[in-house]
Amino acid sequence: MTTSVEEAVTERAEGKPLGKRERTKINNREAILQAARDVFADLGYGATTVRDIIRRTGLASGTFYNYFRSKEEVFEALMDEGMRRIRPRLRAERIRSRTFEDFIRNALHAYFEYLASDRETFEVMRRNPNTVRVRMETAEMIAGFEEIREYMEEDIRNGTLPPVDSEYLMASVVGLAMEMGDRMIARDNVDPAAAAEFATALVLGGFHNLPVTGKAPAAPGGEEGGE
Amino acid sequence: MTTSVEEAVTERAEGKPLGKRERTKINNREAILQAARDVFADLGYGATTVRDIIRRTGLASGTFYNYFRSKEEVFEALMDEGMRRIRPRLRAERIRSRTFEDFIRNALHAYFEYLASDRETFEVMRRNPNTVRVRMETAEMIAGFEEIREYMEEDIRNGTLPPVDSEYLMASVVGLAMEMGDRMIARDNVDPAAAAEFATALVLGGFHNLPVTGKAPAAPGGEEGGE
DNA sequence: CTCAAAGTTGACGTTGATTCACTTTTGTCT
DNA sequence: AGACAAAAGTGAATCAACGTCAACTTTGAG
Repeated sequence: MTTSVEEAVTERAEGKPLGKRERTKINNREAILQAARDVFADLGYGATTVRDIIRRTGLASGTFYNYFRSKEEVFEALMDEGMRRIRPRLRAERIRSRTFEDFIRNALHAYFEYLASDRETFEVMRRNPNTVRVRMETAEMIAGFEEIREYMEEDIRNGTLPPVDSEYLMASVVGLAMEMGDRMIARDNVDPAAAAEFATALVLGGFHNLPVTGKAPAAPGGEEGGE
Repeated sequence: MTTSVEEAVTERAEGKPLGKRERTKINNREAILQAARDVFADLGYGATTVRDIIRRTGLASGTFYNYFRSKEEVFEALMDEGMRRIRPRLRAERIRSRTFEDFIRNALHAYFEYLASDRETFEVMRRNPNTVRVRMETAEMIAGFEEIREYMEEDIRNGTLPPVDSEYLMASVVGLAMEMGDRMIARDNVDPAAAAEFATALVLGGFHNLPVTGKAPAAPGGEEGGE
């Protein structure tokens, strides 16, 4: 028994029995990615070494390099994977949305739902003070953002959206969603629906339409009753 | 002549002549920070080594460690410096702003102006594909964000702002501003006023009030006049 | 059962991080 | 000015992690 981190994947795609060699390859790759998720979350991206990752898999150090060229490439793979999962959802929302408003609402819902479901991956960007938060502009990421922007341009062309600066609009929505997403997953009660509501209201209607929290914060001194 | 990277700073604070020792210390520290800015921008944060940084200063490798414990700490210092420059401006805007709307508008202006003026520091987060973008949650950063949030809470208490989720609101504005800021400094013509307008309109009024770009993108087929 | 190809392994040469004994510079006190 | 102690700088030496590669094991095909 050399190694391999046997686990699931006895599967077969379209009837192909899928030989042991290929199974192992898939499993090893997945094991490395999973280990990387764990270690990144534990130590932070900057502090983790390739060997920290590979150690958790039981594989030999050299094997790592059969799968990835570096720690960065693993990270890239993780980001890409995330993006590849979310893009179809956004595309689906795009299709079933009739208006720009609809699309924004649905897309934000999809995004926050996804984030909540795959929380683990995104804990890479920890909240620990003095930890570097990383983000990688992978090809898949850029394409994903551009796709969103493209939708906006379309809406501008068909008149659903006034001719605004689509790059800024895309960046705004993306930045807002990502930063809110970070906060969301840091909370004890992750509530993607609430986050999506909030973001949607802000983007679509300005802060006047934001959902109001239950408790108005305790009035400091003893002011007028107000409202 | 051992070293020192003599440059400016012959200054004196409040009459104190400021001995050579202290001057050198300040200059060396500044030289390291400046070198770091350069190297980070050139190679990207991940790829730069402590030696790349120190090499550009002419100082000995050991000297680096008299000033910083690691590359991360240098980065932290850069981020902190940026935050320490921007915070007083935000505070000033806060004071002269009468309403929440005013504050948002003024604060966003201040932020984008600052970013444009200190472009160099923020090029750390390059746009090169497959480069890791970094951001650090330093104490100063967190405090800065919390301060903004605190302002929002105040406005909620005094009724200028409805009782919304202040963490999310702060995160939204911060995320939106940072992401837009990245795009802004990547453009050929950096126009902080325009960026601030855009962001302000989005935050305060929803997308309906966004400034409209000059050219409406070419109508695809040959639609009706619309509007 | 046999063999070649694919894949794994871990020891090894490199590179960069970090330490530290030693040197130089600076400020202070006669 | 001269002497001395503290502060800061220096770079060789040590150490950790990287990435490679020759040798070894497993797999799949005949």
